[in-house]
Amino acid sequence: MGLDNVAPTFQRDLLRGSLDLMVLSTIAEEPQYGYSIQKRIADVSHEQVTLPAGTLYPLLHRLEEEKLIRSYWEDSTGRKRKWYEITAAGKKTLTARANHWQEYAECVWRLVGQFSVKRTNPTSA
Amino acid sequence: MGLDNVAPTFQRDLLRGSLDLMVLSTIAEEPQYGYSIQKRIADVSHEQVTLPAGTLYPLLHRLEEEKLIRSYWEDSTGRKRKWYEITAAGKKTLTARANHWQEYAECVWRLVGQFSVKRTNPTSA
DNA sequence: TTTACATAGATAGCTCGGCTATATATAGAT
DNA sequence: ATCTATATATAGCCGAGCTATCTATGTAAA
Repeated sequence: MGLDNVAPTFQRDLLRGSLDLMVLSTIAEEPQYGYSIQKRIADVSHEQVTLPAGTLYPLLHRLEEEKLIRSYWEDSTGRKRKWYEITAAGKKTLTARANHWQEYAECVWRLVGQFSVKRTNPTSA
Repeated sequence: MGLDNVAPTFQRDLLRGSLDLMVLSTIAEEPQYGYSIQKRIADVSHEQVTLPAGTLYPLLHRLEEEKLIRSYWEDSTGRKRKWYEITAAGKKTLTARANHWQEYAECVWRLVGQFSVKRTNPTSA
């Protein structure tokens, strides 16, 4: 498939403030390695968010440095992969940031929603 | 009240990709001057988004340079104010970007929503 | 078998927007 | 007079996502 160097459909600015959240929640579901995160997010977003490797790997290193995730190398499956799992601090941060993001999204929606074609709020059940 | 130099509650990164949209939609409702936009957004967000002047004014200049808004000085009301109104191109961009933002927010919600305390989607009616 | 592609990870350096800090000016209240 | 809120502006900092580039291997088609 080759997701490398594919420019994302969505502006890079949209990712700021929410990309770390998406990556963190993906890892929280179950341990992941970089490439699997890349594919999972592309899948969930219907190929709208296709992370370049130059975005993803530095981000993972940052999250690890912040102790929100931890890593271990695994090569028993043939391929050498660097697996990431979420830490206790990561789970705590994830919940806080998820609520934070939702509050912010609601605020944006209050102003912007009336100019959207489909008037359904993306963060209501 | 004095909103200047008040650090915003929400991370600055969240604003990237959506702040221009909020400002544009505020001006689209009715013509505004800088300070009134600052207060309107603070109001709608319940003081969660308090834009520093150093953020707002350069942004307005950018939007004007992109021909999405236009300005005129008005001082008949005593105070000298620079009013902004949205252009035809601005309306078009606003609609497109509003839909774009909603799609993105729904994508984030799909991943992150399960970790939010209140499970209501912020972009559903 | 060698060519191609998907898989898998890494980093130097650029870009650009929100922020801090600072500056200017005036109306109205104390 | 002094203070506060109103009103606008810009130089320069900072940091995250991106481009470009590099390395390496499993698998399958040519």
